[in-house]
Amino acid sequence: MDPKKPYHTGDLREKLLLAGEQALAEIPVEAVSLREIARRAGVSHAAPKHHFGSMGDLLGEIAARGFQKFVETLDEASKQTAVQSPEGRLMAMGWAYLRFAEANPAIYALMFGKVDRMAMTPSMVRWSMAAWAQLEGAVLALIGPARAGSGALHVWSSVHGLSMLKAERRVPPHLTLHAAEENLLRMMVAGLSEH
Amino acid sequence: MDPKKPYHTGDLREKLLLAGEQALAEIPVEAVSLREIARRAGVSHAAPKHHFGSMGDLLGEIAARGFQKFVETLDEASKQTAVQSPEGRLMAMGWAYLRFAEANPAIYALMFGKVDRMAMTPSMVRWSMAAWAQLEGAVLALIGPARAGSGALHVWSSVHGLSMLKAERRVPPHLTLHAAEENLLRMMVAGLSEH
DNA sequence: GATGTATTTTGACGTTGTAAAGATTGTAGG
DNA sequence: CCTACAATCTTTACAACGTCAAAATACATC
Repeated sequence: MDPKKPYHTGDLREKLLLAGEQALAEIPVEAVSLREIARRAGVSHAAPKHHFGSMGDLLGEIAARGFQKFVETLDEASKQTAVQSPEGRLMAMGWAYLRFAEANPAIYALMFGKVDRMAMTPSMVRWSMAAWAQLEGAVLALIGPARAGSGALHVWSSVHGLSMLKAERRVPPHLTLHAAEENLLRMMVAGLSEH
Repeated sequence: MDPKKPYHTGDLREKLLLAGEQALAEIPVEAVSLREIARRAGVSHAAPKHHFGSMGDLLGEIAARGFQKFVETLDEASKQTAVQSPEGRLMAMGWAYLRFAEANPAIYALMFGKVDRMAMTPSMVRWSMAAWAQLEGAVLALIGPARAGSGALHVWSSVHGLSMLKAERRVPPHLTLHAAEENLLRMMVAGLSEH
């Protein structure tokens, strides 16, 4: 009955998404092609067409799943930290953010549009908005609703900017990264609390 | 005598760089190809090979020129502002940074590696280091040499992150951007001054 | 079991970046 | 002057890409 039941290979759609994620984790982004993903899934190069209208849609869906995992990760981080002050939660989330971007560089790049072949899938938009709401909530708990918007933008810009600079190897090598990251998160929260 | 004198078309190297910059300004980044640039320069698609080993080198050189202009722009901004306090200079530079990224989205994307076809040309590395030194100097004037490194990283992460979020249309539409940008720069400087 | 629909393959098209070989143009030496 | 020579550009070719259309295959339902 379920229209998504396996016909030939058994849920090729899911298999393609997994193959894509695997490819993004294993080979350089510019080498990830539609045909390469199809190859890894063991199907012909045109098979994805029926499940994803274009390559952009496939990558968009992978980005959506990335955002989903991203939201879960930050949620856990904000809960399991020992310090439960708004500042502590924000620091923990910022730290988790940096670790996520570091651990999943290709998918992170996809999520934030570094790879221009990605399309803004509906679920991609939905999950990215969920991520924003999550962050804005944490900021709101610290500085109240009036400035929550620009405060969240400030936080996001900082951690996103640092993640990109790191991924692109633009951080000067004379900096000890671990310490600089801690300092950065501290300055970020300090700037938030100012008024 | 000069080995760079025009042979056929008259300094094709420069013409290709200009055609590339023009293309980046006029058409979407993913549509900018080596062949398109050659087309605009009025030469065959293989002509660039003699002046640039690969497409990455061409784009890298364009990025280098972008950094050069970028450094000049920020230098002017830091000088001509009425307020000459370290805070004022930093705010002015931050504002100029955001305006530059906004006015030259494609070249800015190239400069910071969003376009993965770009190569780290020697002059590209040189000029990007000049930009970093410029920023670190401005931060040092405010908080001293001990924390200048991580302070500069904080500043750069903020403005770069915001520029990327804006370029990728990831800033929630309910925010009034102009005000949010001013707030962000203020929080950024405030966070810097904290200790 | 036949029919129809969903899925996948095959083949083709126009595009890309790069490499090699040929043609063209300017420079220098006799 | 004009003959080599080297630098520059064009032509041609190749493998790979994303997408499309038509053919082939496998499943579900009647």
